[in-house]
Amino acid sequence: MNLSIAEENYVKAIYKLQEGDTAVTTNALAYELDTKPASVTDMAKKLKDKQLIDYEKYKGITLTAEGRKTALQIVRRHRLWECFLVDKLAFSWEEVHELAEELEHVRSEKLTNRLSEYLGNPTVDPHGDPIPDAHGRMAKPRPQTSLDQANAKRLVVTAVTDQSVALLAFLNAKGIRLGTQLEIVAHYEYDNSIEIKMKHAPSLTISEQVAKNIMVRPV
Amino acid sequence: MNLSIAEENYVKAIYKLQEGDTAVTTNALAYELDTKPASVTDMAKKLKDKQLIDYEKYKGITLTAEGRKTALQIVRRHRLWECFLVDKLAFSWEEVHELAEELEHVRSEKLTNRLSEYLGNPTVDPHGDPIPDAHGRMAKPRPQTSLDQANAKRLVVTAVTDQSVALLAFLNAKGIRLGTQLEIVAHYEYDNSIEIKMKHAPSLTISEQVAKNIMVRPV
DNA sequence: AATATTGTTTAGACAAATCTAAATAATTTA
DNA sequence: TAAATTATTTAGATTTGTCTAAACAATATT
Repeated sequence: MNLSIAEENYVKAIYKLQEGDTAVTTNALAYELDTKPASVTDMAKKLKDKQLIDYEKYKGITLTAEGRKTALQIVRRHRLWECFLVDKLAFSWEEVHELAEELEHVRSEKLTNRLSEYLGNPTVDPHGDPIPDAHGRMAKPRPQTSLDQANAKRLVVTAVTDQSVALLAFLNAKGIRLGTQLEIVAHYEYDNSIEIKMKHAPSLTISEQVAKNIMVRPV
Repeated sequence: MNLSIAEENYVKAIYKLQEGDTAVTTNALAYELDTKPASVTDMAKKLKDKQLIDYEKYKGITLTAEGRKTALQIVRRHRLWECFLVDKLAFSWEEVHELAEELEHVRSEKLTNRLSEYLGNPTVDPHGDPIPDAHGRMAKPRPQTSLDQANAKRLVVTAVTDQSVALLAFLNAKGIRLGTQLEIVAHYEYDNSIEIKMKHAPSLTISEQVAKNIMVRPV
C-alpha cells in the first residue's frame, strides 16, 4: 500500500497514543499532530478505507493489524535514523528527532535493512526506545516510570517522552542525558518540585512538569 | 526560502537542462519531469514569484543566481547521499539514484555538512559527477566525451548520463561500471554499433544508443 | 430530567500541484 | 507570405490535505 507522508504521520501518531486497547480520540490526535479535529475526522475516513484503522463515528480510532504493522515500520525507520545521526554523524540526542521525522518517510525496505545492519542491528535508539526488527518485533520496553512517580531512590535515565527541542536542550544544559544516574533527594508536594542529585555535582531542583517527561528505572 | 519538494525538483531539473545560457523550454522541462507543459507553465509563474528563475511567456526559463545556488544545494545533497549509499551501505552504483532522489529533500545544512565530513568530503559521486561544496563550488568535470564520440582508443568510464534502471542494470550485467577500462576495437558506421574490449574478457558489441550515455576519458 | 458543556462531524471553502481541452503564439514549410 | 505545424499558455477541473463555522452527539452539571 502506498501511503502519503501525511497518512504515515497519522498512523504513527495513532500508534503512539494507542495504549492497550483504548481507542484514540479525535481531539487527542488533533492535538498530537498539531491540527484541527475536523481534519482528523477527514483523514480517519481515508485510513478506514485503506483498512489501516477501525473507526466509527464518535467511537474513536484503533489500528488494525495492518495499521500496526505499518506503524512499526515507520517507527523502525525513525529510530534507526536517530541511531545513525547520533552514532555516525555525532549529533547529540536532542537534535535528532526532527531530522528523523523526515528521513523516516523514505520507504525502502532494502535501505532500512542495510542501515540497520550497518549500525549493528541496534535494539534501542538514543532516547532509549526499542527499535522494531524487520518483522515488527520489538524488545519489551524495560520497566520504567516517569521521574515524578519513581519509588526507588537511585535511578538511571532511560528515555525522555516529550522531545521538544526546548526540553531536550534544557536537560542537556543540566547535564541530564540518557544513562545519567541520579538520586531523588526530596519531593516537595507544596510547590510540585523535585530535588535530585547527580554524581560529582550539586543537587538541583526541577519541576514535576519536567519530571513527568523523564523516564527512569531503578539502578 | 522554504521550497516544496515539487519546487525543488523543478529547480534541479532546470539546472540540469540549462547548458550555458540557453533558456530551458517548457516542453523539455515537462519531458524531463514526466509531467505536462501546462503544469510547467503554472510552476514557472510560481518560481518566478520566488525569484528563482527568469521567465517570460514563450521565452523559456533560466535560473537566477539565487536559483542556481538552490540547485547546487540540492545537487550536493543528492550526490552525497549517493556516496553514502554506495560507500557505507554497499549499494551498487545503479541502485542509488532513486533513493537519493528522496533523501536529497531533507533540507538541513548541518546534516548535509556532517554527512560530507563523515564521507571524507568526497568531490565526485559514484557516477563520476562532481559534488558541490558547502559554498556551491564544484570541481570542473574532467574532460570527458560520450563513448560514441571518443577519439582515443584506451578509455576509462567516468559517468553514465541516462540513469534509468534498465540501462544501469544492463551495463552492470556486461561488467561495465565506473572506472572500468576499455578499448575501442571498431566503430561500425553501417549499423551504428561499437565493438569494445575490456581486460580479461572477450570483446563485445554495443549500440551507439547505449554508447551515447557512457561518458569516458582517455586513460 | 433539563440544561450546559465538551467532543465530533458535516458542509463548504482554500491552496498546492496536477490534469485536459481549447486558445493563442511562434516557427516551419510550401 | 500564407498555411500548416509545433510550442506554449489559459481556463476550468481534480485530488490531497487542510481550514472555519455551524450542526449534531455525548457527557457532565444543576
